[in-house]
Amino acid sequence: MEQQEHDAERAGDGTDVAKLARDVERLLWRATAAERMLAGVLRRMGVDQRQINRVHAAQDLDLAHAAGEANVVHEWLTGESIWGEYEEAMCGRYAIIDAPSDLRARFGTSNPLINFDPNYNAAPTQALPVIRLHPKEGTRHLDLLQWGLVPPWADLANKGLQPTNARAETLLEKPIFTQPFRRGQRCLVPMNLFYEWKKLGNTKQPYAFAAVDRSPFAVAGLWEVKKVSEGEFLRSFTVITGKPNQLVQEVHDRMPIILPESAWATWLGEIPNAMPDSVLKTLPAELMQAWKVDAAVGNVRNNNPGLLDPLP
DNA sequence: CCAGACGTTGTT
DNA sequence: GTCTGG
DNA sequence: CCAGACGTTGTT
DNA sequence: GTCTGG
Repeated sequence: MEQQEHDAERAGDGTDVAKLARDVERLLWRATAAERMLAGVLRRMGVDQRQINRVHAAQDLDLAHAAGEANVVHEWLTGESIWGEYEEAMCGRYAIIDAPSDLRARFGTSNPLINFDPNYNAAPTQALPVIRLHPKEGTRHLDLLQWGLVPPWADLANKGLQPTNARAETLLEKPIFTQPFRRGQRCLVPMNLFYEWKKLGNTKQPYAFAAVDRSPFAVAGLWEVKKVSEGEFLRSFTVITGKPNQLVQEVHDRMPIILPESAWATWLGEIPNAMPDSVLKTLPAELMQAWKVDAAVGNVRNNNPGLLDPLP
């Protein structure tokens, strides 16, 4: 939308433009809240999400669309979008190909080795290796956890929130993250590289981002455990994202928070009185390399070393 | 106080 | 569990 | 993150 | 467009 001047407080017919803009904004949020409320009620009644969408359509309750129209009006009146500026992309796919014994050596874990295959296309919902501090033994453990944070109070039947990412900037403000953060349920997520997709008109071009020496990154994460039944627990994790460095910025507006080795102990909680959130900083671009990869990585069923081959 | 939500990204 | 909105 | 699916009745 | 599954 073109930038416009909005110096005039009143239109020619005496309309209070600022008041009109406030009214539009208030109505927009009420409409959005009403839609969410209705959807929430139906969901709790056990109605399938697709049916909920059909109810919205059948009852002309396409309030999201109405909100979009309202925002157009709001932008015209004030020159600003109610939703503000949006940012692009996150961290939703990576590769972890080091053998379990290599990860144990690199991160100094001491629990019995588990077995897992090299994963060239790690995606949300998969069981993936993370490093945690065992609270009683005080030692580091390497375990497989499910990607997508499932808090203990989650309603599994309703498939609630399972965020794959947490924004570093707002980590301590979000109820779903404050609990694991404060309880020291912080972890390192090893990645040999992560993928980001660059939008090019109608197409997308995936890129790989790795350390200069291709050794695994330690990405900051949080983990949770939920009791599913007697003796059965669901352990899960989420990846923390932050601002991109100059290298990643060419492709996307977010990147995972990669911790230098000097920050591992602080993040894991091995150092008393250290401030874990103080280590959540963007890794400098000089420590990373990037290259184009084949679009085949988009399909999670593709999982082979060829996905890492550089494209010209 | 209770009820209800709790996240990310990407789009209008 | 814990925070926000009413 | 992307790929792939996306119904059927009866209806204010 | 929007949701689910991987």
